[in-house]
Amino acid sequence: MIKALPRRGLQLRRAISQPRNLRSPKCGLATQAARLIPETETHFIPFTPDFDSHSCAAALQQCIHRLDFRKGRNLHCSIVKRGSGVDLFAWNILLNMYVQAGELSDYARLLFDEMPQRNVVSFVTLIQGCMKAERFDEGLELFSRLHKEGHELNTFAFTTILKFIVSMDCAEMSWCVHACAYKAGHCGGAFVATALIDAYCRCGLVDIAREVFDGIGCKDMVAWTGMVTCYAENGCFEEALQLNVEMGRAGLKPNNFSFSSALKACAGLDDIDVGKSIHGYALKANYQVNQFVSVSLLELYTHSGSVDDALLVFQDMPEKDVISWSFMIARYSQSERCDEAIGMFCQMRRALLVSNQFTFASVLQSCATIQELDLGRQIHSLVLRFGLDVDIFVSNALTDMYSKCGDIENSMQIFNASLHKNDVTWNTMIVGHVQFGDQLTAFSLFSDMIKEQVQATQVTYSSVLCACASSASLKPGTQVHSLTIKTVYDKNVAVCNSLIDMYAKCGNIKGACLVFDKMKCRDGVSWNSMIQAYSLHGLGAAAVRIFERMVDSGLKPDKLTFVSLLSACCNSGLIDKGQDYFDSMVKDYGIDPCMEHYTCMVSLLGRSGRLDKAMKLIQEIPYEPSIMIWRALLGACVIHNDVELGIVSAKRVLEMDPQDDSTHVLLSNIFASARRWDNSAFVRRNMKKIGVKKGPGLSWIESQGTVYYFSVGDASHQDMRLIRGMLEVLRNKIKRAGYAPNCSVIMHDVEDDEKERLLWVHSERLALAFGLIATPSGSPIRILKNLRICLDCHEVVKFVSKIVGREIIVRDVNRFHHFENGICSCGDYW
DNA sequence: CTAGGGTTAG
Repeated sequence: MIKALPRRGLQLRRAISQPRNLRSPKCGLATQAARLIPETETHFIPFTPDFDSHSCAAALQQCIHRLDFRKGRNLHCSIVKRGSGVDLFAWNILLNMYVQAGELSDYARLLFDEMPQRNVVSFVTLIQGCMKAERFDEGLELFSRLHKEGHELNTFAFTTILKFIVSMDCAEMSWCVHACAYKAGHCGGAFVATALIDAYCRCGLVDIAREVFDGIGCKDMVAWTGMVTCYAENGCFEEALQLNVEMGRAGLKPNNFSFSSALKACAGLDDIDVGKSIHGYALKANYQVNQFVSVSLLELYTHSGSVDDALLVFQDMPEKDVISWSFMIARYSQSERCDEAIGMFCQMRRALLVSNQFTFASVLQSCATIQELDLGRQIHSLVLRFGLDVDIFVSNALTDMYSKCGDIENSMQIFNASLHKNDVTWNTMIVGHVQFGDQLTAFSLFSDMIKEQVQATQVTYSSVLCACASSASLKPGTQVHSLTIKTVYDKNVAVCNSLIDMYAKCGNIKGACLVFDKMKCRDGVSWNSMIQAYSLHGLGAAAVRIFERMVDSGLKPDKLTFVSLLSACCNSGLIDKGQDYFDSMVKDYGIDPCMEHYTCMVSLLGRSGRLDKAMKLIQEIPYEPSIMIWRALLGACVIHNDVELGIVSAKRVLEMDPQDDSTHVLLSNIFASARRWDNSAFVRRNMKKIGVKKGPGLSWIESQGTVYYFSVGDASHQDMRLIRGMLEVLRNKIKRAGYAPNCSVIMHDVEDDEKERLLWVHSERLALAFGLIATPSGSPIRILKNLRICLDCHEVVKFVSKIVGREIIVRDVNRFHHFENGICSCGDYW
């Protein structure tokens, strides 16, 4: 025994009477241990003759068992006070007591250093402590010291160090431990081997894990389930199920661990039948299914079935914990069954279960989807009360919720306040601004993100490209495209799909085709985007060709494919083809027509002048026709001069949206064209009365990297004199070529001369004139307009395109018009 | 006296 002990005993007594000196480096461990116990409560276990190492060890063991660490420290004090010491056996238990106490890992270390002797148990115990306290370097050093000091490396040492390196996320290091264990001849033992399997599982070395498994002399249940789990966790689902069967053949009965892994494998294979049979087996064997198995079952049923199937399992669960509740809320949110998700959240709270970060993130997702700002705010305050706003998933969900609900200020505030930002944080904020229509902020966030060295992902590029798509200029889009090439994201399917969309919406259909043609693999969205791109540009035949190629490649067209295809047929006047595809969609593909499909068909039939058929189709719609459908019919009525039906459809639109300025204007025009001046005037007076104003017509055009915009009658441009001159030249030239102004588009009650003057200050004409002056001759002119192009401007641009011999591309609110040599791609219908 | 398998959901 050590001589120093009595001195320490004295020191201890002094320390108790003089607590201020406790931090002095001279203080030993026992002193510091005593300090943790309030002075008044300090008492010593009385020294009795039978208080030997054995009873001391037993008493300490009891303290650990009961988690009564205060009593344990008192015992420690008594040992020190008695002075005669205890054996290594008791020291190790004392060490374990400090390790188990967790927060006292410093004391464990001090005790370890002051112990009279140490054996492998002492080392293993302290390594455990280091693992708990995440003192990884110290733990590794202890292991190598254990080795160097010549202690025997037993199975405990190996299993402990293996778990240790797994917990420090360095499972690759199991190579070294494996070699060491092999030398010591421990690899055939189930304990060490299973720990090795687990370590190799974590770093994905499934084959090596299997080799270890095969080398086990006597495989127990834990080894079998360890290997099954290893397969299931690494996506080798078939192997997992196979091994699960072999385990049964070896005479071992499944347990909750093997059930859980086998079910995970079934979910991975989307094999609901095998999954159900395992579920049935567990039920038949009357197995007390635990939380882990239950969650695996929920996973299985949502993976290969529906949330409703999972709900049945959920309702049967005897004890629902926060994880299973959160799971259900998450799946309802993901299936966009938001009301049910929110309902479950309320039920969960009524059941007095405490929500955690998973619960909040999921329910906030639902609030975002259905734009429930009030509920979102309430949940936000709950989050704050729980202190969970620091969780990155929760703060991201809050950012998303506020931005999806249109409260971009609060969204930004959460974003700015979040201490830890990841790629999702930035993407959420970028998407928020794109949806809000603020492309410039979206771009600047994107550049900030790159400055902060956060890796842009496919989501980042897709959403930034979405912002580019609604920009007036092609330039940002091509810049982002080159960035994707640099980062190899141009090989990513989702990014390519966004590139197609961007090029199409920016008027560069050739760019869209190029991206599509270069793609090595395409998904359904790629084909849909390309069909949509052609539709947007009025290239119906090309859209049809792409659709046929899609079908030939074996991909199944979906709802959206047909929306794009039908709109392409409509935009290009392919009336019979459109009708055929609509019928085929229902008959051959079993797709129930949705509102968008009906809208295309009404537009298509209307365009061909079959207004009665269009009206008949509307009456056949099994639900309430949407405002879009009535707008489509109204558009057709205007073109075919059907006054009565036009009035009916305009009134329907205005019932649903009384503030719709363009419909008021169309209605007034219809009356005017039927020479019902009184009605026409009434509509215009009514517009004034209810405060509806025709939105200002704006046109954008880019020249040398700058975007210029023009409003109606705009005279603010610095080159206005040149523009006026150019307009005058154009006017004279096209008049000679046969252009006659169509003054019916001017609603004001003025003379025809004045009407013609008003026509010539339309924003698209100003932009066109400026484009002819400012862009190199022969290059295409791209103009963007916020409203539909007016009938007369459409005529003018047709003439101009022929006279100047240039391609003119106008994107209005609905589609593109490609003017070339006096013809427009829309075939004069839009 | 010390050690091995699932910590799931967003």
